[in-house]
Amino acid sequence: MEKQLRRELRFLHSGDCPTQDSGEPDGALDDSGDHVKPLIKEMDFFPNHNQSHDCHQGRKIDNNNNSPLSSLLDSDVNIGLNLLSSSSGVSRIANEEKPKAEISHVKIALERLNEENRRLRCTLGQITKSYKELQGQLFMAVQKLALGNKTEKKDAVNGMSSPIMSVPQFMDPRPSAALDVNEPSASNDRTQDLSASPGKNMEVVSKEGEHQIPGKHASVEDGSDKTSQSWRPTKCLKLDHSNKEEQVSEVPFRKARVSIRARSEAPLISDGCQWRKYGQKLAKGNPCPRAYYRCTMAVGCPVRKQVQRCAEDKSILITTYEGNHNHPLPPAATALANTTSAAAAMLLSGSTTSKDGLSLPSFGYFPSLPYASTMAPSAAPFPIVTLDLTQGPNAVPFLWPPPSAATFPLPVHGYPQILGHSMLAPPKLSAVSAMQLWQRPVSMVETVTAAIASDPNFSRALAAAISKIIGAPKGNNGGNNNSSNGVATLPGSPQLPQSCTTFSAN
DNA sequence: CGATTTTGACCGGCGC
DNA sequence: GCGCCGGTCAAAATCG
Repeated sequence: MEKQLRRELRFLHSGDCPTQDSGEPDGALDDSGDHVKPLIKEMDFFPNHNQSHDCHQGRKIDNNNNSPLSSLLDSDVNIGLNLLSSSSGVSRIANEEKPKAEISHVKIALERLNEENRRLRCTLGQITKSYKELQGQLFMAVQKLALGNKTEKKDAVNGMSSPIMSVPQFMDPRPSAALDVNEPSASNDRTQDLSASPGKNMEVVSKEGEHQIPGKHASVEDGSDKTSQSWRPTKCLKLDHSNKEEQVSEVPFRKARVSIRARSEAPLISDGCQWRKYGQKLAKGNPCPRAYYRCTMAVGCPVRKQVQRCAEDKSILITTYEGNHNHPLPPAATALANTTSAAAAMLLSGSTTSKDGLSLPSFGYFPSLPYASTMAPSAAPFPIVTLDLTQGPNAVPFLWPPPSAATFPLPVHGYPQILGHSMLAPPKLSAVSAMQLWQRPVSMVETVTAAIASDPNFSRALAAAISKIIGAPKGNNGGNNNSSNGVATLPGSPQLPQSCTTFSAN
């Protein structure tokens, strides 16, 4: 029993508190200085249960296992159970052979370990709290900027025909009104979450409803989610519009678009999905034609995208996504879906918004570009969020564009290989994700946390912070390819365990 | 031969 | 009411 106990104690120290015995060889148990070690020494004084066993067997086990955490865990779990069960059943023998002092020492040691665990937990909680506070501050700052953008933009675009949507228009706290663009991995949860507030958003008057894919509104209702995800031809759309009931219910759900600006020589960025071109138009104000694609990965997938080159800088490819995939996405596409979903949800949730899809170029990193109107037709006031991938990789994180810019640096690490060519994706946590995490209801947390967790800088920073507290990080990249739930993973970047990404949902 | 692209026509919303 | 414009359709053309 003592040996087993020693193993447990050792495991707790080596596994849970790496700082205290990290670097120490097998003799750590015998070394003094740790508050538990005296106990272990004391335990060595009573090797009377199994004489055949070496008093260092605990270490032997560790060595033999070579620290595979799983096997250690298994053995230790059993040990713990034995310890507990033996306390009642074998206590008679123990009472005979061991002085009570030893038992009390063991108990003390256990208490100390428990206390240490509590401390670690508390520290982790404080980190979490601090992180959330920072998120809040960031959001407030971003919100401030957004408000500033709106006012300045109003002044700046005085002569433009298309009015800029005011922030309050998008500051709709109702969860049901915000989620039109989603991604498959999160859509289920979202639908469940949103189903709790049906019809609350009826008063939202937006022209987008008329442009929406039929049944879009149903995405908030569990049973009709299928309908919402399935794309139907325009003819059906017309029929649907003749149906007053549906028309009314469609109105509230705004359709956000996510525009991605990226430098690419290719005519089309490969985002992991299969697209079929169904039209091409020469849009006004831009000599480059705009191509219309729809997703063909699944029958009835409502997702569409527009691809157009920037009029001023032909090397910039502007891809605008619209709608939600109703099918599983390949890993390459999942990252993009996560990011665009988060961005769209952020947009719809009332953060920095712009109906003008290219407003950033006009006001931000690409000043004085005259083609803003090409993507912001007055007849289609879709809220559009622009994710700018054209910035250099050395861009300072959270260096926001001047007031009235409505574009967000896209946190799409790994995009270079996804999108190919010279797409520069600064690996940084975008305000999209941050604000999203801050503001969105739980239903979007998955998407947002995925976007955040997939950010290498964030992961690295958090891992470093945790490591600093609980000790040197062990090899952590063992099979963390966690893309099953839509969480984009970056090879080589420490991924947060699921538990770490979910605590932010509180 | 099926899938995809091209391209002209059509539709609906919006501004004047 | 008319014209403009974005978005979509669908037949023809093209591709693999």
